[in-house]
Amino acid sequence: MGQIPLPVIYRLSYLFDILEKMEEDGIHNVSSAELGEFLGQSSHTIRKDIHYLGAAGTAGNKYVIDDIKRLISDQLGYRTAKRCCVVGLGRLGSALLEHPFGGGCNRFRVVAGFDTNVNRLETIRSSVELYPAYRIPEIVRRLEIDLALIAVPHDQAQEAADRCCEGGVRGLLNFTPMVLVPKNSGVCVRSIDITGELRILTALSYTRKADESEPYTKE
Amino acid sequence: MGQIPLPVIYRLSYLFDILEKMEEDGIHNVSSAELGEFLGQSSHTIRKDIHYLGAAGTAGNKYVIDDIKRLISDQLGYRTAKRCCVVGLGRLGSALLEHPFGGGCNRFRVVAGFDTNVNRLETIRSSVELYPAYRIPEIVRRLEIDLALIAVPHDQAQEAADRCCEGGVRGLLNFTPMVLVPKNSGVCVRSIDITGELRILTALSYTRKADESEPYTKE
DNA sequence: TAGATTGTTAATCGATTAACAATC
DNA sequence: TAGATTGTTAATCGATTAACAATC
Repeated sequence: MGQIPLPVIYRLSYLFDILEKMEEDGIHNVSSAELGEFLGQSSHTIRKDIHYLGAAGTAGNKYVIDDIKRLISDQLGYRTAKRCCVVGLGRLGSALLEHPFGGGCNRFRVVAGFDTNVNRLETIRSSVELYPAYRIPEIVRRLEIDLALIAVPHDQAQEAADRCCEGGVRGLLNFTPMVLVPKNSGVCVRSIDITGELRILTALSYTRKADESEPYTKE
Repeated sequence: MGQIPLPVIYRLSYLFDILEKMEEDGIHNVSSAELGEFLGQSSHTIRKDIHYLGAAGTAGNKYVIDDIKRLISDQLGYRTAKRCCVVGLGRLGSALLEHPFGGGCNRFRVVAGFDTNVNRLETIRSSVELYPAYRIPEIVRRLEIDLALIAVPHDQAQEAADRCCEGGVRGLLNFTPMVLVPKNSGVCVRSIDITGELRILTALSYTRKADESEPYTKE
């Protein structure tokens, strides 16, 4: 089959979310045309995307939601819940600590928070266990943490990332405007650059008509 | 010249950030090759991107940073500082209220915060002026707010967006997992879906080698 | 069977990369 | 002048869209 292209990965991961919501609403079957509407994509694209997962539907019949969900979770690694930590507990970090990732499904659980400032650790009220930053490698390893959310001041971002890599995380979600370079290869990085988004938004509203503003790829 | 393609807009808006930092460091000239390194892009791409702005450099000489910056700010709308508001003052919203957008440059200023819960407005300590949500259209219009950051619970997201549109914002930065449809056309939307990013990160670390994890488009 | 809808190949489109001429 | 580097056209690559055969 070969490797799944990046834009397809993006759409499939979003599709998974949509299918999950549909199943909660008691819907069991869905056509490529219907899914296309949700993603703002043509039915062709949806069929092709799903086709990358291997034959998933039967001609003439709508897709069985449960089948597609299983295929996606098998191939994109969504079978098991992922364990996360938040590094840097300023305003943004503390907010992330309690953030309801993915609603009730609990697919992403925050199991630890880290900060260099020990006073801060004592001040914050949270159900999540908190630790001083120097213990990152040890705790990440012990708790088998998969993903780290980096919310430290930007000049500490790379170091925080390095510590997480030492502990063996699989991915970094970077909230600073820095470009993070993973210490050991095999670690993926995604960045959420809020100021960058404001910049893009400004440029779009300045150069574009509204309906083109958010093509599905994000980023 | 025609319209600037979306991927080019993304890169140019990021380039602007890089150029700004370089100028702060006292650098005045830079080559397409050097810029390419920063963006993880080839020098060809950079030259082509800059070329969309109209002739900007002179053959044989490196680009003059100040010239490129001016061209970008003129054509992407970065000349004037943008006024922002935060709608929804839960943990994430309160954090955004004080967020240092773009460091010292002050290109994005948060000038108002809104929440439906009046008790909450009284509890939050902030230098930003806070208002009850029903006043959104009035205040947005009065303070000439350009951009709104939507950080309300997801079932209130569309309504919050509608109120902001009524007031005349030009863009919405959506922090909820909902797809927001702008009430009046001409309003652009960008979404930051944190759970979605965790999902993508999981998929990438499951299917990809590290260095492919973050192509520049974000998207 | 007829209608609906997927699977899958082919055509189109657009962006990236390469190449090199222009010129400071 | 020679070296460096941009401007700009051409070639490549990949993703999206279209089309339709397959089949339930």
